[in-house]
Amino acid sequence: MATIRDVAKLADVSVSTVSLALSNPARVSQKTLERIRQAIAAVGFVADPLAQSLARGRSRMIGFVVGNVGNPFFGDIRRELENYALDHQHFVVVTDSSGKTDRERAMVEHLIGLKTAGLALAPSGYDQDYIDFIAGLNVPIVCFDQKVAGIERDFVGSDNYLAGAMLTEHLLQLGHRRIAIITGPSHMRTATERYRGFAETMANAGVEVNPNFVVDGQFTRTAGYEAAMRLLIQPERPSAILGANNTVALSALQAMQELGFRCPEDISLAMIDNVQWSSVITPRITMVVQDTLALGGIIARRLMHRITNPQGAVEPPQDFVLTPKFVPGNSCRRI
Amino acid sequence: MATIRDVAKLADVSVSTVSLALSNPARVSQKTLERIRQAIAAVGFVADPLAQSLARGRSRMIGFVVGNVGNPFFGDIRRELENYALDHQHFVVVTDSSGKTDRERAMVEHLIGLKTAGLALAPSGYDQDYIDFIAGLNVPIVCFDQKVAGIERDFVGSDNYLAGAMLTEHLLQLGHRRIAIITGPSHMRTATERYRGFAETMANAGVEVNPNFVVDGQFTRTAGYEAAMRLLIQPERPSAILGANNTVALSALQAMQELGFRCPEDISLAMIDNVQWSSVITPRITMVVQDTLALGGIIARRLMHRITNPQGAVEPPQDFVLTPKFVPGNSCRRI
DNA sequence: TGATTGAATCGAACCGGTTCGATTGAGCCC
DNA sequence: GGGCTCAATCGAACCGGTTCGATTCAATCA
Repeated sequence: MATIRDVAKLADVSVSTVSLALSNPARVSQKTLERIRQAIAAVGFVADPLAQSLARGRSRMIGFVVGNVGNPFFGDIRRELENYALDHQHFVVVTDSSGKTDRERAMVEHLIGLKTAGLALAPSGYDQDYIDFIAGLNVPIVCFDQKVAGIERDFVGSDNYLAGAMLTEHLLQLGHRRIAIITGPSHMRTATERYRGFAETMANAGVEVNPNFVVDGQFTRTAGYEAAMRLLIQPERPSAILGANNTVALSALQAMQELGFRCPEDISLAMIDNVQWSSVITPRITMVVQDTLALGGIIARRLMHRITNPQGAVEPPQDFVLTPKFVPGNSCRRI
Repeated sequence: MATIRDVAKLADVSVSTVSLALSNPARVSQKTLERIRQAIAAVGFVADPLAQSLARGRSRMIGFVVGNVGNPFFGDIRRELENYALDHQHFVVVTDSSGKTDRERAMVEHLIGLKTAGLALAPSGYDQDYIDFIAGLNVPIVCFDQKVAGIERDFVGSDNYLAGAMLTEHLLQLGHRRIAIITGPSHMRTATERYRGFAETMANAGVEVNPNFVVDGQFTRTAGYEAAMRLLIQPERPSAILGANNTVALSALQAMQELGFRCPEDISLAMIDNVQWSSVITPRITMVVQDTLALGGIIARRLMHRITNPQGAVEPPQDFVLTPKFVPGNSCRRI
């Protein structure tokens, strides 16, 4: 590997001049610049990013930290961020915490150690320790998906209250009254907001919610399946189930299929968030989806803005909340 | 941030002794070691990974390079690799090339610049230039998924010939003769092997393949959909369709649904590779799946072996080919 | 003509570690 | 007591860049 000193020797200038020519060509004379250019080409010089980062105290990498890269929601956002970052000479490295807070924290620490220019973070933690940790980081950070109380950073996400309310209203319009909901973990803002959208819409319509119809699916497959089973074995079954995310909703569909319930003839189903291949799942589930491309675009621009603009770093944090979209399927019948 | 010099000063030893104490405690006296330990705790010293990598010429990071992290196949493998790597004090960074060879190459170059300890690579390129590039890298690399002719590296994958043959044999057993296949790109070994498994099994059974029944789905959604449509509008339709990967198979299912064909009553369907939520797709597709956990485990162990064992680096490359598993569904009927 | 200015370039310190040959000194042998 | 060995520690060079104050020198001005 050729180093900057090889270039300097060949071009017969000092090392610092080569460095200057690379970072600020205008400050070097035409003649010298040309000699340096030729020397660089001759020895095949490429600056070592590690050495650059060490000296500068900052790299051109952006850390993307999520709980599950396999989730198409995060995948779309990653793609948007990456495209934008590449256009601005930045490079995205992805880390996956598998939803574990301690692992996420270790990964963020590692990324900070790598002197990443900025972080796009879908936080999974929520305790004070974690919040203090994030607050203490001196790097541009844009949080997304989960709004965590106490983290004073830019946030990009969807209106989860509205998402819950939209589907609930839809089911009410179709004549449903015995509507059940499979919720997510109560420490997650997305889960509580979606539930609040459901509960308040029901209350506003004057429909009482059967306490047995609110079950916790933890946003996971196993808990969602179990929660659905609990709903389905009740003597007075719900006429419609609202899954607070894609995982619990599809777990419910699976449970229904296994017990021989037809959807939507026997029980209607609606869910929040899309899933890959939803178009070939029978029935096509009625859902409310987030605009992942728009979310990704905002995250990307906001983060790059903070990274590249000197004064961008000190701007006060801002929330960007997008309206989700209703996508009708044929999983909800009129009764 | 406290540096190693702060520690040295406080412990009243030289910087090199601190470094030695960290990397090889046995070579430092108990007394000194204790003083250094206390000093480290007192100033809150954490070694800067960047500086370490620069000085050592090698980091503790492992690069994971694939064309689509969102693909659950890659996701499972990533998880296995990550768990294993974390147990061995290594850290996985993921990059996604979106299937673009030039981008993949840029990412590999970047990872090399970061002095990654090793690479787990699902190659997407196949031209000579790319092969030479990979061959020229002086880092432990384990390739997986795609076996690329000319790349002399460890390879971990499944027996794709067998995968194609198994499903073809299954369809033949059920009485099908008019079997169509939606293939993948001809430059991909997985695609050609799967097709070969199909073609040879048909030939061995003495069943002639209608040339119109072999269509190219490029392993993508749009091309797969188009290919399926081409099959479905023929006057003499196939009685069964074999999708050479999950994407083209599900695209075919979608096309069938849209044209009003029932599966399996009108047309049977089988596919290679699983997909998330396959259990709630109606009908449950008969498929041959790869053992992603086993693949991931082998990749992880092989890579770490090469990284950590001094002589591991020079061992000749080896192929690990696993047998895929047949998973019956109800998408293929007897005729 | 001597002082001033500014563009071009340089040298040295620095980022924060690692590595290895050199040095010190205690313990052992003859 | 002199020579030898070996464990413990040190100093300096090094990894490959960046940065900034200092220097050089030609052009400009009073």
